[in-house]
Amino acid sequence: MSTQLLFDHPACVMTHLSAHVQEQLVDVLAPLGIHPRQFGLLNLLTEEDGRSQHQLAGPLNVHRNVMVGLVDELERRGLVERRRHPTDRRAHAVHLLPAGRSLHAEAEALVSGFEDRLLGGLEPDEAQTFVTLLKRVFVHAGLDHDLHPGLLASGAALTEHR
Amino acid sequence: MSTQLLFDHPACVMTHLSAHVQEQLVDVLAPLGIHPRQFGLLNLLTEEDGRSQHQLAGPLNVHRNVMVGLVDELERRGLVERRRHPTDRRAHAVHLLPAGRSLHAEAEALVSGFEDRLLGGLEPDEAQTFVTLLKRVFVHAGLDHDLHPGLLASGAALTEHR
DNA sequence: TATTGTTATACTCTATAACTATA
DNA sequence: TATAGTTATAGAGTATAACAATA
Repeated sequence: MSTQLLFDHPACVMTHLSAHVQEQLVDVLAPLGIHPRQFGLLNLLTEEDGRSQHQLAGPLNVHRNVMVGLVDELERRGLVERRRHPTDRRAHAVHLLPAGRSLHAEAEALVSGFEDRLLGGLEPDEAQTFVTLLKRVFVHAGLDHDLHPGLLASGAALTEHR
Repeated sequence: MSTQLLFDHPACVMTHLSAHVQEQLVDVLAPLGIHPRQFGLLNLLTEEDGRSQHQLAGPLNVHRNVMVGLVDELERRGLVERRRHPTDRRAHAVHLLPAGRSLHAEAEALVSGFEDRLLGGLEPDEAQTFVTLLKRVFVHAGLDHDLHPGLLASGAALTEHR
């Protein structure tokens, strides 16, 4: 088997698996006409409405100029809306519209279903353990900072790691 | 925290973590002048020398026309060599040269070191469990087939899943 | 002077399709 | 007819840099 040596490297296993997950997520969300990133955007707005595009860009791991296009399309489809930011007149407050909220619920169900199938080879307690450890690796890598690397240049306040 | 909802979706956690891992792998291998994919290629040749480019492309998850460039550069640097394939005159047998073998050993050490840091937030037995479960998810996703999706069109013999 | 959103430009990467030489 | 390798082309995606408005 040619996956023998690949298996020696968890980083490679993770990389290949993630490529597959991303492809599958695109397919899973295609019936709703949204990309995984746009699902992520709706997801963030469900959590807290009215954030600025810059605030949304970090957790999605995209640059702010990419965020423009993401919001553009969701706004064009009547799923979100740009409003005046209450405290910063440079920024736009992105708000979720009813259509966006309902489409997010559908997407949420589709993604959860996919994840169930993805982890379907594990026993429930094993899946639980896997997800818990995955999150801990995520946090240990410093990925809960929520700031796009391309925006670090001009001295954002980041805790150094390593 | 804006990572709250992201945490509801293992697929998203995995996707973001993998993006980080890929970036880090690029940096880790940069001192040796190779990309993660080229490390993967050397890795495969270490396992079994003389495979055709097509046979190598699958496990690396790249199309055969991308493989051309990968082999080109490694050959230019004297790390690998194209020889005549013993049984198929259309194919090239890619062989590892001594310089390639020694560079692979260095790369192997660097990658292993990175993986130790990556999983450094887990106890040894937890890391072991995580890697085991990761591999099982990988296998359950059917990723040990080793065939590039772009090559599936013309009816390659693949076991269907789902 | 720095930051938010925006736009334009260039660059990288990849997918598609052809072509040749074999099978 | 199908496949291995190669090449060229076009497209998608992304990074960089600039700009206006505001902090």
